[in-house]
Amino acid sequence: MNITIKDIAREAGVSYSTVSKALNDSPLVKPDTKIKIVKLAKEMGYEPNFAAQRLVSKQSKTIGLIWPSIERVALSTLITNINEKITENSYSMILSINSIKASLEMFRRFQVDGVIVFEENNTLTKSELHHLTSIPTVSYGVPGNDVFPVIDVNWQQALYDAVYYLYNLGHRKITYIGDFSPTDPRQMEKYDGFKLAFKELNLPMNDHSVINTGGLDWYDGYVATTRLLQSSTRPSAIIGSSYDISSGIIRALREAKILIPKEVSVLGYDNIPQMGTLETPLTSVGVPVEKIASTIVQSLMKLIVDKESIPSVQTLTPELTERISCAQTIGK
Amino acid sequence: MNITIKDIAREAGVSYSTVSKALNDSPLVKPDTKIKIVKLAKEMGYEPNFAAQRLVSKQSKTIGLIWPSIERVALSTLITNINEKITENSYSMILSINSIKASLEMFRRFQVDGVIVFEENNTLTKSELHHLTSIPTVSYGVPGNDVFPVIDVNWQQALYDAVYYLYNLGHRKITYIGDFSPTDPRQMEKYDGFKLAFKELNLPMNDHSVINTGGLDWYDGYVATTRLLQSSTRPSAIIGSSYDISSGIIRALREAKILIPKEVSVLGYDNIPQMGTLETPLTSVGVPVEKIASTIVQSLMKLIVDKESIPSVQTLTPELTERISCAQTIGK
DNA sequence: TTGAAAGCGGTACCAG
DNA sequence: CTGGTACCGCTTTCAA
Repeated sequence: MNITIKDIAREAGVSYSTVSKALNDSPLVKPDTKIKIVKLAKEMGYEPNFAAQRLVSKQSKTIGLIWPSIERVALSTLITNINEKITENSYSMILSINSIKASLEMFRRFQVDGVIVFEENNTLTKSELHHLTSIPTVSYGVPGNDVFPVIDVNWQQALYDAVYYLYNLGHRKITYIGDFSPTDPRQMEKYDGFKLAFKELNLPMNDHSVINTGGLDWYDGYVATTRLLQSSTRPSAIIGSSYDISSGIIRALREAKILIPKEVSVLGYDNIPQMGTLETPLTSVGVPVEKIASTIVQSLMKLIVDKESIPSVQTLTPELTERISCAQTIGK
Repeated sequence: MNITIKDIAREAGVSYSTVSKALNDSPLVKPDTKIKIVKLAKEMGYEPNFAAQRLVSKQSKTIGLIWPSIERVALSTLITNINEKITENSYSMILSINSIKASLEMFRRFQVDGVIVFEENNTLTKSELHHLTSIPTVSYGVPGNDVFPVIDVNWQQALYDAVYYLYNLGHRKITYIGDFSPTDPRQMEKYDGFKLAFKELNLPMNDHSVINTGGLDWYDGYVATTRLLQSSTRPSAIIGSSYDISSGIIRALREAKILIPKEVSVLGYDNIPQMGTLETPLTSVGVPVEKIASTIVQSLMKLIVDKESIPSVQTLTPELTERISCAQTIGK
């Protein structure tokens, strides 16, 4: 049997409502008494009963994150970041790897104060919506769902900016290496941004402008680059569509003894700190994870306070972080 | 305001204790009434208040999993499996990616019925132990901690068995490619198993018997293999120390146009279903994840019922699963 | 400042 | 079988 405020009250010779107030740092209790009680509580090893607290206060100070597909690592950096932000807000985060529906049910039971959903192409059914009505939820991912607010990233602009940046450094032969499976709208958006910039800048699109890796792994970038290098024309700059692909690109370039950025500039999409710790610290575009994380968490916090407080879609603007992988070029 | 059993009681014209019984399928209530109440509850959209239930019943029917390092993917398959097993036992699983200590505190608040800890080289402090005394916990990982029961894997035997298996197929030139950072006791154990078998079988250890990749990634296996192939002597069989490294090995072999298993046999450590879906379905040794998962969950379930019911260390025996990557060889 | 008491939403025991 | 009722541990009026 755990020790309760009643035990403390008895020991301290006060009523248990006073103990409750003291422990909650209420101004309604004399400082002396407060100090005495708090001290005593600690001595006695008091631990508040959360269930009881929740029963009356209807708040759990925890938010639930639904992540149905842990096997996709890409998001773990973001999740780690979100966890930190949540902790800073003195909330706790619990994670569920079940289906959205099952997770939602569980979170409801736990009375979490808010939910973050990582969609992963999941379309929600009516019955899932039912639950959502009551509990503040935001989602990260593809917009177009009108159920709850979405935090989105302007992928198109990221690639658009990347091209302009390289162009301004004098690059004209730019190759974009990425995965363009039409199933992933984010990849398509990036591609669109690339094309748009090319068009505006009057750069010619040819066989070497874009390489479809057909995969998102390190190795896919590696192979694509190796093949690219065997062809007659070598680009002066390469853009990698993800962290993994970009590291494959670097690897291939290094093996071919091509200097970065002296001979070829490389720019990567994604804005995670790891970009800076690659063999060659990579100049990159993308919304910094840290920013995505704080936007998600802040939006949710607002939503918890006021249901109508945030817009249904927030699109974050990518930033370009210069490191050492891109340089001016003289050649056209 | 949510609807409660009292609302239902009023509506049904019975006392609310009867409603409680009916909803819990108690035999103490007449079937007719029970049916009526249950139906009514559903109509009214009744959802039990978990906090209230827990306050009195002291059970949450959920178990918490502490996974401080989501960035290491290796474990996600196992975690997915564990989650399934837990669900089968009609419990729920919540995950925390905080430090063991912070996670434990949170789980205590939620009154989870049990905890699973993935250690990751973490040594626990006294203050953490304090919490552990009360709540049933098992851990997966390195033994040698006397705080709570550990589910362990006999890594040594896995490699030992692997060598014998290949030996019996006629292989004499066997290379083990893996990461032998002395910081990871599991890797060292595997290495020991390999050496032991070599010794028993009187196989000569030389420069090509073991290759230290210095990393656990795909690419590390790839590079190591490529280098190995450039040397004069080619092994007749290669053992990869993990799923990722093994796939790197396969990749390198394929690129070098070496046929598996005709020219070189490959055997991988790890026993996850993905082994079978590699470019070349890999024969592998290891404890099947599914088995690790069920052992962990079952042990915890027992522990919840009876604190003293399970041994402090359970070492699981690896199994060898034959697929198509190993073949008989004639050469010595 | 402090204490008494009324719930929060259930469960479980006891009496009828 | 059904209803009454005493808690579970804590927060929060409301009086004193």
